[in-house]
Amino acid sequence: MKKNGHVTISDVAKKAGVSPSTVSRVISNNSRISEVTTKKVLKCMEEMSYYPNAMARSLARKKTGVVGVIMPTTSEDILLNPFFPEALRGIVKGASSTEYDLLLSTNTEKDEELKIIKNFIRGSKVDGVILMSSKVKDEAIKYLTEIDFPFSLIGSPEELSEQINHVDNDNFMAAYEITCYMSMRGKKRIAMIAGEEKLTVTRKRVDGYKRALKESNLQFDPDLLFTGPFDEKTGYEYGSKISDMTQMPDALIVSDDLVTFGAMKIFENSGIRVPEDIAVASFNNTALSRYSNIPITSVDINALGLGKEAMNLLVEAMEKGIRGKKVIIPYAVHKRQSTEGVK
Amino acid sequence: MKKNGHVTISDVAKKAGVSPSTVSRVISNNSRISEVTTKKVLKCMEEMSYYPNAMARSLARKKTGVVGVIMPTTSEDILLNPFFPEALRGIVKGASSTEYDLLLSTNTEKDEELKIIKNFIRGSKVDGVILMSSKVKDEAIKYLTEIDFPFSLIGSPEELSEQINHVDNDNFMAAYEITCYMSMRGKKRIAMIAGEEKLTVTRKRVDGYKRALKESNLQFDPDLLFTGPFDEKTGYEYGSKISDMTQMPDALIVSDDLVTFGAMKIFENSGIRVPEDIAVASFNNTALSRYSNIPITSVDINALGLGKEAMNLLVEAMEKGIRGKKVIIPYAVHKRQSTEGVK
DNA sequence: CTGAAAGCGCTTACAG
DNA sequence: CTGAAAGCGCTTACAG
Repeated sequence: MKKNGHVTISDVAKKAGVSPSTVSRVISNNSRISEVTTKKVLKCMEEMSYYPNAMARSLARKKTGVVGVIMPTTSEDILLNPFFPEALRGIVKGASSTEYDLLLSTNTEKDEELKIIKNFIRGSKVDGVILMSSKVKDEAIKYLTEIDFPFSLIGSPEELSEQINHVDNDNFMAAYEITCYMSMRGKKRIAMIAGEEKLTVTRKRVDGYKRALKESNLQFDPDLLFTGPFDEKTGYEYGSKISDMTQMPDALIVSDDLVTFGAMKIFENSGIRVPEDIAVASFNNTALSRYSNIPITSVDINALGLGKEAMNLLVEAMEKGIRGKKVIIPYAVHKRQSTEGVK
Repeated sequence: MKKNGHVTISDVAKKAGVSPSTVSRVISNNSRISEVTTKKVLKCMEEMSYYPNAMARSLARKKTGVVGVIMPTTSEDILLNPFFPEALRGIVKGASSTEYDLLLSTNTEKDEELKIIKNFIRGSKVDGVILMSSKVKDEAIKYLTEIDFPFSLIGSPEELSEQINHVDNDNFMAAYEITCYMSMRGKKRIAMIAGEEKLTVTRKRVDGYKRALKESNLQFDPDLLFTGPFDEKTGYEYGSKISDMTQMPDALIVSDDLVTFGAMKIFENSGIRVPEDIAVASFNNTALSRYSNIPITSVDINALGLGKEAMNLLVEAMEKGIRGKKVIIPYAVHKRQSTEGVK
């Protein structure tokens, strides 16, 4: 035990009367050490309450045992959306059954995601990375793929998907299904407020929506498609726009509960009835959708499952070199009052 | 550039025609290195796109540059409560203006918090720790205080508070204020659903509640005080209990919005009107409280501010050795329909 | 202002 | 089955 408090491997070795190499081998029990020696060393470790130094081990092994979790660029603010905490919860859950620790990205708005990722990787801070969202033309995805660094993605990559471990819902089908549902209930002018255009999930849902319209023999009307960030303001803005239309849509599909709320508040204030005047369906199935004044039909995307699987996929990437594996997490439509209106 | 990809400090040194020591000094620019040498080295680093290895640096410096964030024991599940994501967001925000990275605890239910903390500390993985909640008889707090390891706490410690950096709301006053408000509106039988008994925040709020009752000349009735975890079920359970009382309370103060919702749902089903039959006030001011069928009076505790300040306090603990500093984050009462009933 | 050397606490071929 | 030695990539007294 040197002057500083920490017990080191050679302190243990000395006490046990063996070499540090032997102690090291006992710790990682990956080599043929005699049982008697093992016991002796273990006993000494116990007695001296020895604990291996993670930094030293990382340095020697060239493995950190740490996974970097990259939250979206607007990082902190995005935690407002319940999707991210829930997905993070899934990642934590996934990680808890492994030996990996989780290093969180702390990017402010100014810093780009990519800078953080490079810092994590080039500073040898992590063995792998989880990207919690995928953008169109995603620089981070491109970089990680190029240097072939182990990572996994929540969402679907726009390209190179055969090289990228990713987990996603079938967002095309979800939007398709919900649009068909509206159409089957006799809706003729079905509007959509999708997410930000730069997110791949937005693309998929818009595609599913369009396909369903087509198959329902409904004309796609660009004036009925809106895009914007997942916050209340988006809902207010487009809610107002919709309220003011001379010929209002009779159905609305919204990509997020919070946005939906914003829109429905506007409707309420304008005397527009849900679902009678306009049927509304949403995504994410948060507490908000259940507890709303008028409970909202919402698609549960199982963010927890997405996060958990993202961690699994990353482990497979790091430890088995697996690339390009795709996992689909089932969604579930929860039908509620907001779509139970006139046929 | 050795066989493996990484450029090291001696690669740079060689190229620049100086010693590794010099390069090291340039990196941490804390020593008197001539300007010309500095420039030369910097140029080489740039050209070789050198990046210092965090593990090696940590090992040599005996500082990791990492902060451990300890989420409550039931870790993942607790993320359901919007308080934790919001506080985490604050921590992230606080950390983003520092050089520190954030290591997340990944304790499953079986592992105890303390085990994780010991792992972080004894494995030399972190320089400091943030505890996101404080329990009565908190083992983690005791341990950290005993070994005098830098940490900060969200909430208030039960004891030793003069040695512990912590940030909290004035929960006594918040509960006191809201109880007085009920009393001033003529309520005579004011009930409370507090959090889990083991949380210090529960104690404080109960104390404030009792004090307000006393000052209002209202008798404290143990049958009107309930405790339990912050989830819907708690709300259902006690909501039912309250509904079934022969002499129902005319006011209810609940420690969390989600719990409040549960209770109000029961009231609705039982034909009990809020606020006419029972006035309801809550804590946390989440989207739920604003969007509720009957908008709910709720105390905003500024979880973001709590998290941010916790990070600041930790930095002061780590870098300046400050202990026992306490910061109070103001709360704000948002009055809404759920308390605007009969006088 | 700069370098040689020792050290941070592990791991891992290599040799026996 | 076990040890001596070199090495992981930095930092930092010490000496000049």
